[in-house]
Amino acid sequence: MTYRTEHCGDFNEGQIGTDAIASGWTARRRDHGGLVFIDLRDRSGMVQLVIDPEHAPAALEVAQAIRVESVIRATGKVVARAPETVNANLSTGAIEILVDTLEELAPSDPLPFQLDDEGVDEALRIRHRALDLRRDVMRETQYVRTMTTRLIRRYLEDRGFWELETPILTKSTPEGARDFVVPARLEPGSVYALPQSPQLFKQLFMMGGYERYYQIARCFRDEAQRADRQLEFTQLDLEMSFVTRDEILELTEGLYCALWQEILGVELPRPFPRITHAEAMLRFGSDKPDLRYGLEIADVSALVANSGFSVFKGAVEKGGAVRALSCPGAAALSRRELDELAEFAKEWGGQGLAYLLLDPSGEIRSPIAKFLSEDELAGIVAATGAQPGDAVFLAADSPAVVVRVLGALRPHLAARYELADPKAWAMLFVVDFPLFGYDENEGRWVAEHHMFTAPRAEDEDRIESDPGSVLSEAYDFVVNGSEIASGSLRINRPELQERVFRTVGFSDEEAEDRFGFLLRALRFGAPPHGGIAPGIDRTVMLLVGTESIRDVIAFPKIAGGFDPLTDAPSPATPEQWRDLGLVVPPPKKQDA
RNA sequence: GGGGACGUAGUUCAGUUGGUUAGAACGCCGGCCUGUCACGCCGGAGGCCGCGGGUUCAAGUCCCGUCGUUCCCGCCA
Repeated sequence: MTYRTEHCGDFNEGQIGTDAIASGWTARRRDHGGLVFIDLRDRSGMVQLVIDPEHAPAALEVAQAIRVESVIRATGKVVARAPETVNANLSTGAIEILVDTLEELAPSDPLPFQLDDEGVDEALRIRHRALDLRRDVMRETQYVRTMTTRLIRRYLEDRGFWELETPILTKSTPEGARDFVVPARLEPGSVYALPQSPQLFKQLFMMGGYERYYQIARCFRDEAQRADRQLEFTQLDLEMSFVTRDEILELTEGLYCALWQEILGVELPRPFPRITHAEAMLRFGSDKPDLRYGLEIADVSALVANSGFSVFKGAVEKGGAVRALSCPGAAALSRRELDELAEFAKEWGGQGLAYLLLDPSGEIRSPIAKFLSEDELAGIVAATGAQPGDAVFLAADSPAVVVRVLGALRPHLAARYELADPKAWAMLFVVDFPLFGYDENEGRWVAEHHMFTAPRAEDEDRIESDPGSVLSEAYDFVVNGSEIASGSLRINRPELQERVFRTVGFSDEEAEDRFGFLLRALRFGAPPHGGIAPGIDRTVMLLVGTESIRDVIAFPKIAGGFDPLTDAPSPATPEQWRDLGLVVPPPKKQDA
């Protein structure tokens, strides 16, 4: 007995006249009373079975009783289709299998949803994920995923990287995301944490002298989920010793060119642009700008510093900024739409949004035009590159608020006017991030990237005196406005690491308690090293063109971290609570 | 934690200014059908309109609450 002489999608004209055995799922059945057609599907594709009552009466009875998605096995012969019955939409459409025997290996119940239905409730799809995974789009996505990791491994192995493992049960660390915590049975009251990333372990590999490490690593962060964020996700984590920033960026660039070339057949132009964080914030209002469209922000503060419009003049006098961007075609916006944009600006912390509408004739319509001189108007138009038919939007406030408002407005307008070419790829590296940011809530400095990121050598002496001015060796890889990877050169001297710990408010005791294992290792000679960690899920999202991370994860969680497939998380038993030395908390809420 | 949208048959949806017995398509069940490929034709079953409360002579429809899903803000070194 054998289940198949060929996979469904691999039957071909060269096999006409040969015996065939095929197994798979009943994708569709077309019953003509006498004659029955079955589309038989497996991972490779589909082939049509024909059950002819005169040829195989027993098989006909089986065929007529089979429900869709049942698993069956057919024996027969590969035969050519009559020319008028060839199906050009099917790779196997020139042939079919004339069935001798048909056997139902495992029947299917009626389905909870149809596999070809669009927009089926996601919780239902995930609850029946084994069914959902049979859909072509899901299978293709998971195949892109396997191609991605396969190519990553080949690319990095070819360049001397070792694939090394790091612990899943590890130490809870301060800063960063909320840890997932695992109670330690053998040490009641103590916990392990699941890694937010293998960051420190990969650094220890470098200190161990292993030069080049990578891992397709699962990472865990107990934070709110988003369309592109999942409680557990997968990173390509890599680290290199005796390496410069540009060598890491070039490696990343080469990897993504190889991925796009091999999976999409797209040749990405090299090198990928590199802009500084400061420039990105100024020109695009974002540290992950989408460069598929313009809408570039222009600073017109100097132009309007003495204007008759008090809002502009006042903002500049108070040390603020007036910045503007022009949007193609937006001069036709209605009053209501303009009001909505002003409302949008307020939601992002602005006072409102000033605008100039450039009529097709070139004439400027604007409530604030009467406060501005001809020169000022012309200067704004020139600075933003606005053309007749465009609208110029202006925000005046503190620089931080202006960046925030226009940074939000830019993608908002791009979406509204469909300015991003859906087939375009805009890769870039953002470099020179600040080392520290000031946390207003906590009233202290915090690491912008993480605490192990090296400051630029030329800024090192200002760590204590002016932390906000210190730039770091951190960088991001951004594609189409989405942060795909983040990395940095790391600190490799213990005294520098201690200075950074102190700056973010750690006493020496706390630092030793939390990161003693790192400091201990640093004291025995750490090589200069650095790395980067591209998100595998987000990379696959780009490759298959989806907006939802749940589409690229085989078994994802939905809102609230709930898994409709397994119903996890589920209550622990009293025995489990007792073993862990924990008190049973009251239930959070009753079911509706 | 906050805001927006959504919740009607197994699935995807419609349901008028509140007004007879809540509809369609697909699926399911039964029947017919020998060249279909989203096969076709005939018939049938299937509804706590998410849940609770309120307004009203009358609620799928209006109001409040709640639960769930989703997108966003906060958060995500």
